[in-house]
Amino acid sequence: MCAHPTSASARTRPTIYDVASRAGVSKSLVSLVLRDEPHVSDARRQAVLEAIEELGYRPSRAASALASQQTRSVGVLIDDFRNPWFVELLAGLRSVLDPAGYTVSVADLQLEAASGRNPVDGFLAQHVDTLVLAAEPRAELLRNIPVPVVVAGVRELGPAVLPRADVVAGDDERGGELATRHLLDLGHRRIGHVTGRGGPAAHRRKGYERAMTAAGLRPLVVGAGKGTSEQDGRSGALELLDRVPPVTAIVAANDVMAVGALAALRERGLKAPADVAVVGYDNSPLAAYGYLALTSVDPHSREIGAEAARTLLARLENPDAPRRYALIEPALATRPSTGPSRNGQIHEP
Amino acid sequence: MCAHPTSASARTRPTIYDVASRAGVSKSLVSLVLRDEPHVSDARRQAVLEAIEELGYRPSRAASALASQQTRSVGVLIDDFRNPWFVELLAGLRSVLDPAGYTVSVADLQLEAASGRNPVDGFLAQHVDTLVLAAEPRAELLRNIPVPVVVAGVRELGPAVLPRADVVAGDDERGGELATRHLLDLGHRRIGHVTGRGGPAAHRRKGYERAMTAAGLRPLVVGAGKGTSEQDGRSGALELLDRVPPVTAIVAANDVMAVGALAALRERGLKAPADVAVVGYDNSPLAAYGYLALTSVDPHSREIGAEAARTLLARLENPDAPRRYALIEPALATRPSTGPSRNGQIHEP
DNA sequence: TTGAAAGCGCTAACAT
DNA sequence: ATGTTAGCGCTTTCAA
Repeated sequence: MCAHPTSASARTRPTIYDVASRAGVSKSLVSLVLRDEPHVSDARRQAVLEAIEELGYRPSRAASALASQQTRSVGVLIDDFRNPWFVELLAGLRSVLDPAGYTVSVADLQLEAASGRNPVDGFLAQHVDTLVLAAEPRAELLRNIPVPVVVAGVRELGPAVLPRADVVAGDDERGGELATRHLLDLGHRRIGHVTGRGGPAAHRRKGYERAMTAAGLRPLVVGAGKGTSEQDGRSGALELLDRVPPVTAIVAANDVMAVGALAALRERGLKAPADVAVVGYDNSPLAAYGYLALTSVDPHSREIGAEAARTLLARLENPDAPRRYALIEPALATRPSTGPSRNGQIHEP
Repeated sequence: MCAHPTSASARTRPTIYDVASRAGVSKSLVSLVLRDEPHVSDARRQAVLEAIEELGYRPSRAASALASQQTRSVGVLIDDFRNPWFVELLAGLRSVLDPAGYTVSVADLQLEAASGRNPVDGFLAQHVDTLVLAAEPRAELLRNIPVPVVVAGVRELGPAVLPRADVVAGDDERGGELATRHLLDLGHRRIGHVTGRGGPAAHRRKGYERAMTAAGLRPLVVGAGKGTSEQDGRSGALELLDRVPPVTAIVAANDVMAVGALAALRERGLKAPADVAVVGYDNSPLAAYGYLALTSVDPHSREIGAEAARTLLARLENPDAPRRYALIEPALATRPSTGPSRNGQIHEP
């Protein structure tokens, strides 16, 4: 005797067996209905659905994972919960993953690293079906990952470290250009840039440099190799403000750094936008606070998330499809931090 | 023939069978070693550990969950990813849950609600062993939850809606008092409070009122029944500033609202702390930004998280233990937003 | 279109 | 201290 159908017992949650016997069908049929398979008669399907409803049946993820060898879960690695740009990314991911029946779990690289854990390993131990990388872990953490990877927002990782990964990223170079052009259009000429470590920052810097060069101006970049925190933004901005002559506008590599730049301005007795204009990047909730009111490049993170999710689903469907590499077009969200300056619209060097 | 030991095949991940045969023991012995059971000889244990290492074996969570009927995972429900107070709470939770071998998954109530999902249900579908509530979902979502619940930071939920839940919360009443006393000590007399919906806000308000009354002053509260966003903070603060005579200090129900208050000040041409002092609550990353530099009540969220996790583990250990109700003592983090005011230290009504 | 039966990889009760 | 064995609740051939 191998099989021992569970009887509909009193205490325990109903199982597929209970549903089956209540609907007067076999367990297999219930399984088919659950997964929306086409070849089931309407009558049976109806009966099963009713039984499910009446019993309040909920399939066991563990059992289904064990039997099917897939968890229907995806791990999302973000950089730092304190930098709120990830919120929209997550919303976008879930908007398509949820309807598809996938669970998403999130980890914060900073937090994991701080406690000496390996977040990628953690996800693999959970047996996620796939990994979304919205951060840049050290390359050694990414050695032979046995599941598909989608890089979201950090295209640097794509070709180099993870040759097989799909990439859906914001066009950060374009974004850096947008920010700088906006300042140029406002009449600024001495525009400085505070950059930092990492792929996104590098692309944003490149965009800034391209726009400056195109306008016949010399790029002025600080913070290369440093971090991307508020403090880094502040010290970079101070450096720019202390140049002679000082800058009249600052492009920061992200919103948090832009907030740091605002602090630097105040320390020097200056105001944005009257004395110095400031532009951030990410269009995070931070930028929208009335007190900060930062003009910021909007990478359309929600769309990046949704597209990354679609890519991931497609990849799961077809593991051998050619690698996807999508760049989402950013836009500029204009706010008072680049409003009219003290000297009218025109800044001369 | 019922049993079919998996042979160590080429493609598939190693299983407990592979480890067992490699170590020359039975599967059960491996299982015992994995779970650190005491009664295993050192020799065997060593052999098993080596086999695990050599094979790169990773236990299957699905299988173990199915067999043991527990997932070793906990669901954490926070209110809103955009309000960064949760970061430390999470860090605290993980600091004790990780070593205990528990996985934590996080959901954002706002996000879930926005997409019409039921986050509690989502967690239950994942079969989390227990739920941590760091938010206040509508009561109907909390009807007969079949797993232990720990309320972290939102003690309002405790006795009322979830009579059986353990509670580990910040002493928000004490915190509101701390904030207000600080202002009183600075010489302020016309101190207004911007509150909002929800348990934490209610307790903080009560603390504010207590401190005011104790000082022989009339409490001045706005925003009751409204939200707790930056915009709510701003409009509440505007209301306080437009009183005649206007307030000289504002206690906000959280940091995000305090940032809103700063915006309100600027709209009225006022500055903090010179014209009006501002205190936030949560001591979130926001408060520490140089440009905001908010004095803020620190609820010790990390400690709350760690204590909540310990409580949870204890509850899992002993389901019938008496209900735990712990209040963590807050502290005040002093920053420039309550620095010396324009008129010296003394504010007369 | 539906059912029977054999596992998925592990745990736990029981034997030894 | 270690091995045997029967499931956990589902998926998935394979037959019918």
